[in-house]
Amino acid sequence: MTDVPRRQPTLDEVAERAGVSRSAASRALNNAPHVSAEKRAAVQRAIRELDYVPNTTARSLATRQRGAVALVISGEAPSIFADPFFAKVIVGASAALEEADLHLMLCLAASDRSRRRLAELLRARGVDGAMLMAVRENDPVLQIARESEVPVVFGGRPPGFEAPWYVDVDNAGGARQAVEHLLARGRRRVGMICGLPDTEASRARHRGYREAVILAGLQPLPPEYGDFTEPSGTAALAALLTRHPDMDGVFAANDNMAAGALRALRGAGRTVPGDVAVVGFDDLDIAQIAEPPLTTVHQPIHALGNEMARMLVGLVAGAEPNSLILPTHLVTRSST
Amino acid sequence: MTDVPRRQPTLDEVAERAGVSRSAASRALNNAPHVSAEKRAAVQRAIRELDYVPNTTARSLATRQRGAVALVISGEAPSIFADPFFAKVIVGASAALEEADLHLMLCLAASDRSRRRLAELLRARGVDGAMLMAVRENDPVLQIARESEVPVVFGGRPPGFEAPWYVDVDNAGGARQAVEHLLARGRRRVGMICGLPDTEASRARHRGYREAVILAGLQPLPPEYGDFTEPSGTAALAALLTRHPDMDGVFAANDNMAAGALRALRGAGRTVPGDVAVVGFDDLDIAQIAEPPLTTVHQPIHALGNEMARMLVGLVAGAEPNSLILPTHLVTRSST
DNA sequence: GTGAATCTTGGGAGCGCTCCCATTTTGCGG
DNA sequence: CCGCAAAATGGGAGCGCTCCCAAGATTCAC
Repeated sequence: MTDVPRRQPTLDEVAERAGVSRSAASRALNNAPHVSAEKRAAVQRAIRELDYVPNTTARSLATRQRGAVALVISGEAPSIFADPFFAKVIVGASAALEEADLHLMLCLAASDRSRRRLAELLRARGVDGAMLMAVRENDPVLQIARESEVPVVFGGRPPGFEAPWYVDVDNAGGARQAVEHLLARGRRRVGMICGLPDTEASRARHRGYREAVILAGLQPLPPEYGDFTEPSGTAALAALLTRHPDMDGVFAANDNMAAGALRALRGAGRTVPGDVAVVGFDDLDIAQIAEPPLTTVHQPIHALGNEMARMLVGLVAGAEPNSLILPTHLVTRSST
Repeated sequence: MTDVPRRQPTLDEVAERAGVSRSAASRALNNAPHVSAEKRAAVQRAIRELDYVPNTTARSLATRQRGAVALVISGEAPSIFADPFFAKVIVGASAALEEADLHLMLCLAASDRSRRRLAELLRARGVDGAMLMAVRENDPVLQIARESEVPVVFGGRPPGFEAPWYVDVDNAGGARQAVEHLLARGRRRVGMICGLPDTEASRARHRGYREAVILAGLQPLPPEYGDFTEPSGTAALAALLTRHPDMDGVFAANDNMAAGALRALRGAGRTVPGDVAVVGFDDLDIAQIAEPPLTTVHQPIHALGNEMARMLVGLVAGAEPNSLILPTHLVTRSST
């Protein structure tokens, strides 16, 4: 490994061995037209014999295409990225990129330095396009996206910015379903645990909650805020319970916090779903593992990543795709 | 975005505007010696005025350096990659790469097709080096690693292959500590739940278990095997308990399975740690969230990623680093 | 058999940058 | 004021590929 720097064969060498011109070899390589069957075969044999692999860098320089796109995750990576959410997005995106023969550059844009590198990556055409995830209000990466000459697809709409292309999940609709389900189960005092308020997902879920409650002719309770972690859910539920001791239902903006809420309810001696019914959001593993297993809003995370990548692939190829909002649906388990 | 394809300025244009030769401009750009202070300043001004960003592809072609490395995750991505483990490795690696100004290419090598693409990426020098994670015995990516002319660092030693450079975690030592801890707590019939047997981590943890038990003059119990998931831990513990109803301690090869074991014990009416003490491995979030919180072996995952990346950066720069085994340590919580 | 239309073919000019090298300029001790 | 070493300078040859284009080879209808 790494020793013998015996140069890789070049296309000229392939051409020479096959007894054709470099142009013909290139055409055969990319199986373009205007090459006779014999020459094509000769080139293919030479390629095999020399174990030739085209140099992508040279190709990129000539074609002005990089063969790679970036997946950018904004915000404090250590905390945010630990969420299995992103792993699933990546898997979904990878699948679509693989089909288009594009590589995936992963960029964690948390520090100023990493953001500067990202900006250069885009400006220097180090990638053919980018997918942006977890962009928050007034996020500095928005500026980079705005100035990008390379197409950019957003995963989730960033608050306060009209993204030209995005794939989102029906957060409001899912939240509304969740709360309607709670109400249908006869709950009348339903509280909410929100996530970080500078994300659109968080806001949309709160909006869905309010709509459902108001449509039922009830009064929304002021929400408690967490940071999407389990302990913050525990704390939020405790606060909620202090304010509204008669609360009989809770909708949490994600499963982690819902699990935290479950813990707090157990600590407070309330039964679930007997005294208080709980619904989460995400449908991650933790929802099934929790005690009791959580009713939650399933969101198609894999599809989110997949569709973002497809959209970007289309954009790179010059298409004009439409933004997408993917449906969510409720998964009923024993917490309600 | 993507419209106005107004070409980025080139170095020639910068040179012309600054009234110097392209060579001088290049030297100034890379602040190399042999440029007078005035010309250097003139070039810098021209760069600023034209908003010039060097084309990395052209630079790569000339220097034969890509400015990027690959992080390869072998195996069935959907299942494996969902583990927050990899997210932490990535964060750790990213930090080190950012310092070295290298980009991260993420490759999920699950399918034949993705493996072929990976092989080409390395052969075509699409990256300057690679980090390989989750390589199993007889894993097809091993072949790719062997043939790579670009340096490769392994994360964890692949079984049955003498990796020239790797960063690993002291799996055997950690397991041994875990079991010694159980024995020190007075447990005498300690069982083990192993992970997938074709990973070295899994084997090493089992080895550590056996050593500790034998050193204490006791008899190791035949292990049960899971697949690192929570449900498989539940099943494994049930099987273990059937075979050894008097079992008073369990060591699970990871936290997920330990959490599953906890569930099974609860179902069987055994108290933890009263009747059976449980130790996990990983120290992921789930260890703290579990009921009761799990005693577990902490492994420095962030450091693992970080050290892999540092090692690769060194290798790319021509250094001859030494492989590394990072220490693990026991974190005691209420499950023991 | 002939001219037009269509294919093939290879030469050559890039893509934008780095770096070697021959040439010119500068600095400085004697 | 001269000679020589050291620094500065710009020309030019790549890096390995794509693609335009002019020239030559084929085909085919009439």
